[in-house]
Amino acid sequence: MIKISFPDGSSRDYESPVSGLSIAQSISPSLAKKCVAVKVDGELRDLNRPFSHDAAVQLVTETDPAALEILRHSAAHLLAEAVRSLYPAAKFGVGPAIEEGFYYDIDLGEVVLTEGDLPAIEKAMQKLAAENKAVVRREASKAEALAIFDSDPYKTELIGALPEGETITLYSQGNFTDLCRGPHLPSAKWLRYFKLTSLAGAYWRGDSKNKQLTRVYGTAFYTEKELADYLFLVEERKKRDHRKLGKELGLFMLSEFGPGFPFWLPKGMILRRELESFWYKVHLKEGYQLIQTPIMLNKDLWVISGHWMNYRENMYTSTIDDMEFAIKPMNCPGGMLVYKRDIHSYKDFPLKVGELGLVHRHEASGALNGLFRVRNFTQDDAHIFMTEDMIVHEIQELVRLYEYMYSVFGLSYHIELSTRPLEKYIGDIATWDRAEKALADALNAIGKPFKINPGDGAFYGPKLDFKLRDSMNRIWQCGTIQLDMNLPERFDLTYIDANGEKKRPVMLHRALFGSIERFIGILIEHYAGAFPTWLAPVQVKVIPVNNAFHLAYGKELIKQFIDNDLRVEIDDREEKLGYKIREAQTLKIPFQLVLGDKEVLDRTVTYRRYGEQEQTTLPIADFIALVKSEKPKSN
RNA sequence: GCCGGAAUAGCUCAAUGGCAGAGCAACUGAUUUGUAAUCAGUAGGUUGCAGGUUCAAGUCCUGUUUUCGGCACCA
Repeated sequence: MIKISFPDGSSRDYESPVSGLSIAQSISPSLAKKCVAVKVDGELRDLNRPFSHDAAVQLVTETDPAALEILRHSAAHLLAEAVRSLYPAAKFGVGPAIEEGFYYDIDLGEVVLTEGDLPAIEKAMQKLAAENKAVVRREASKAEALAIFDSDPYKTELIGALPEGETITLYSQGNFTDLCRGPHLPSAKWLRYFKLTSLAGAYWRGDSKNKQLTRVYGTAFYTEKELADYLFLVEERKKRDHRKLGKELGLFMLSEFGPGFPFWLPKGMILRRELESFWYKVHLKEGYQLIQTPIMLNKDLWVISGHWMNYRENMYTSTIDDMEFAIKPMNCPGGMLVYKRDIHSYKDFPLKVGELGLVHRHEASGALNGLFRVRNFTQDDAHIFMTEDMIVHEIQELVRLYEYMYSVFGLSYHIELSTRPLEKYIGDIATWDRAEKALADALNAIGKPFKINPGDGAFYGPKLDFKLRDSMNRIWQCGTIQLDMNLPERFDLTYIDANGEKKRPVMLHRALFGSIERFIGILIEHYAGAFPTWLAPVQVKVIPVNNAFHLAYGKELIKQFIDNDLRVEIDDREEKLGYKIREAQTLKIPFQLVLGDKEVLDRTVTYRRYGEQEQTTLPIADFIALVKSEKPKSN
């Protein structure tokens, strides 16, 4: 007899051996039907895998988050089985579950798969799933596994990398067998609501030196409704795409004459300038000084900074009077020269110097993506010079500032600590270790959780990355705080300490939005183009009911609005009211004012907010005050 | 950069290898309108670019540029 305990604290005795399934059946047959896996002492296992020891058991049903991953993982196997049936020569790489579904990487040899082939594969999957073959787990030694997969070079490579003596598990459904850690669904009967979504190339083992395989993406759910909801969400995301909205709302454009170099249109320029003004205001209040450094500087400077050695392939260069120059990919070296202009005292610290600096980076052509990934962008940069013992406090101050700024936009984020790169880095390892520790200490001291991202630091120092999640559910790096003990050394920065001696300062590089361009792209999608009043390019649209009787009043109003710094447009076209209202709505203007006899007579305005039906009538001055009041809370 | 799609009017999209079209926007006129599209007319194009095949190319082929979905890289 063995003792099985359950999450609710109860326990029961069983005849050994048991399995998740037999336990579930002993409780209730209907429960057994809903179970897809089992957690034994916290370890996720196949439902029908027997065991014979006392254990804490948790049955995993369809609604458990772990169950979705299992479903998708099994869907990936089903995909592979279907592909093998249609393309017998296919060689398989890996096929994991991912956040929104699953994929399988496949080498199809000479065969080129297109999106048009997906329905046929999907159909084959459905047919195989309907056969409801049992999924069988078995264990094998390394030698056995190598023999089984001897015609699958990718699988043998994976098996070869496993440590000697490790038990290798295989899962079979029908005559299709895959190398897999598991667990899996007990059978394919659960696989009903899935869809193959897209196709892409992907490097074997994620390394661009390796061959590229064909990756088939799909998603799967337990219910038809969840699948439909997901597909609906994907459509909704497309509607929010900042490239589409940017075009429709006249915010920015891209030209094939300058791939990756965005053009700002008048409406986008207003949005951008509002955002920058806000940034300047907040930073002045936080005690920052502001500078601007040149776009282009002599190569010798980049040699000193280390960029020439470590960042050369991303830099644009040119020759001026027979001397080589580079367009800045970062603002820091220029900032260093500004620091060196003066002698600094410890009393000046922390010295916070900000710059909205336009940088250019030669990004890979395939990486370009609207405003999210461009070749020139404005970093909302700052360099903070200080003594080493000020680091922890300054980082805490920054985290507080970032938290405030993101909260203004209602954006959520998480922090990652990126450590020293394995190859390209400057300075000695002890200095790096100290810097990494300082960053971690600062976050720990204020209880901010963070994840470690090994080897992802900048070449000159470790960094904290602030990752924002956009409406497309993609994660974007925005804010960053980088601790640099190397550049001050390379530029021989000094300050005078309390004893009158020259000392070396440390420096933080930091950007809050990261890139103004990317941040605006995120905002466009976040707000779906319906910006808060303070950012909206046009805040108020004035619509006279009948130009003959109401236009004069409208013109009088917009003069008053403009005098009060409201951004306003008047629609004086000879169109029906409904037509003009529709347009104001599609342009997502926060306030639309309809002027008719009533308003002219009472000298009032009647407004309707974007997205609402309610109409409100106010005296002119009250309306102006209302619009002006819609500003971000202050820091 | 790599793999696979796509590129036609300002926008969204049609067009068996056989006369390049529609809707919206623009412009003109009529209509004078109270909360999401009034009616009629006009104009708009070297089908991304460069070659090729063909009696004939938006359509087929080659190259190239841009762009989309990923991969790799990254703010």
